[in-house]
Amino acid sequence: MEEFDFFNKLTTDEQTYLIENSQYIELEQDFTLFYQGDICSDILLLQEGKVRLSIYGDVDEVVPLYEIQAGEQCIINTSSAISKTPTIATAKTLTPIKGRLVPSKIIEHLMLTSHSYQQFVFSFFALKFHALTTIIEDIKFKKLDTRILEYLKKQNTKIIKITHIKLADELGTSRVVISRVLKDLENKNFIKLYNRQIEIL
Amino acid sequence: MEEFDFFNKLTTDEQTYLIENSQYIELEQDFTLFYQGDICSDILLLQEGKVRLSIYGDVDEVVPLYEIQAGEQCIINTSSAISKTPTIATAKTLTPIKGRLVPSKIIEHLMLTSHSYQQFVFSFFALKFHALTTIIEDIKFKKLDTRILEYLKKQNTKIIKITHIKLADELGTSRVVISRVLKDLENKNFIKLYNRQIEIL
DNA sequence: TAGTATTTGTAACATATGTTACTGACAAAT
DNA sequence: ATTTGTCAGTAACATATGTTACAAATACTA
Repeated sequence: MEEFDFFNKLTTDEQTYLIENSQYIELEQDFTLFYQGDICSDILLLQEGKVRLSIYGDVDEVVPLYEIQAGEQCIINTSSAISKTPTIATAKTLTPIKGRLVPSKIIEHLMLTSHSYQQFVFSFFALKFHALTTIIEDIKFKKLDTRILEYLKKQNTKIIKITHIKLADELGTSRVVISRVLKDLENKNFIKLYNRQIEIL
Repeated sequence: MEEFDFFNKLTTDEQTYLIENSQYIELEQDFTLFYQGDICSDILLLQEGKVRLSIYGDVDEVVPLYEIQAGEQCIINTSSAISKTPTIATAKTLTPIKGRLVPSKIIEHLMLTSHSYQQFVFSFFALKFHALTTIIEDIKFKKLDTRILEYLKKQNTKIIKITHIKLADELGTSRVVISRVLKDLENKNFIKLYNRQIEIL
């Protein structure tokens, strides 16, 4: 549990309390931790792997919200578990994961006793809150081309290895649309397309 | 300050600490408390009136995020002030308001010492977090007609007194579009339109 | 190497939303 | 009652995104 900043700041008593009252789990890729609408009884402290939170629409429309990494805790999960309200998104493992499942009661207790833990949770709330408003801005104001370019530039390599389908997945749209916009960007000399690869110019 | 749940739960010392280290203010309608991008140094505890948070795009596009009422504290404001990051939205008074401006240092101190205050802030985070994801769902999945109907039904009267311009404002779109969709809804017998009034059937 | 699966390109079309421009209806004020 | 300003209706058009369907190119595998 050393991947969690707050954990190292807990007293030894609190540490053992947390460990003894939680359960170690490993899950395969593409496992759904909870569906939107569920009321979570446990909170996952992620020790290894990645989990993605997404909102699903009626059909097969998806809005990817954000991902959580090792050393993080999902606040949608937390907020649902603590306030006993339905989750607003679905959590799915992007990779195999390892972590600890902590019952909400234990978390609540920790929130009341540990300042470092409070800080930890609070900082995540602020962070993900920011992520959400960014998504709103993206969806409402930005067009797909700039969103694609931004996504590509965020990868910090000139050549990004990704298929159009995956890109569509990441940005919550369809493959055909991505292909079209990518072709457009290539014609405008922003990028160059290869099979399974995109080069930024 | 009795409109704030947490305030009543503070010790007398904490109460006077908060009062003495904050400043009472009154502001007129349509006053901008902060623009997106600002880093807030103070946090507003709203005692009277309404404030709306919105994201502004390049031109004059707007996404209204949510409103805060008396007895509430804006968490975009809070999160910016505490983590020294730029705000992601603009706050504007919808009505004349009264409240207290608290320097972020005082708030930070309060967060560390008062459980009730922590609870208060957390609950708002969870609440507004939910509001944001609802907005994402709305924008991405729902069409204007259902969004309009939902807005109207939320008013809890059969006859809603509102102009098309105001409705457009509330939903972050343009008047012409609203008029068109409203007419559509009227033809489908969901509503009946009058001048400055809409009746739900 | 041949065959299969995956990936990409593209055309044709549907649709929701947004813009501009104009007209007529209504309300408020003088 | 006339004027003035606000509000609502509507047409014509632009545009971004999404869908279906199919063909071509590339990668993988037996």
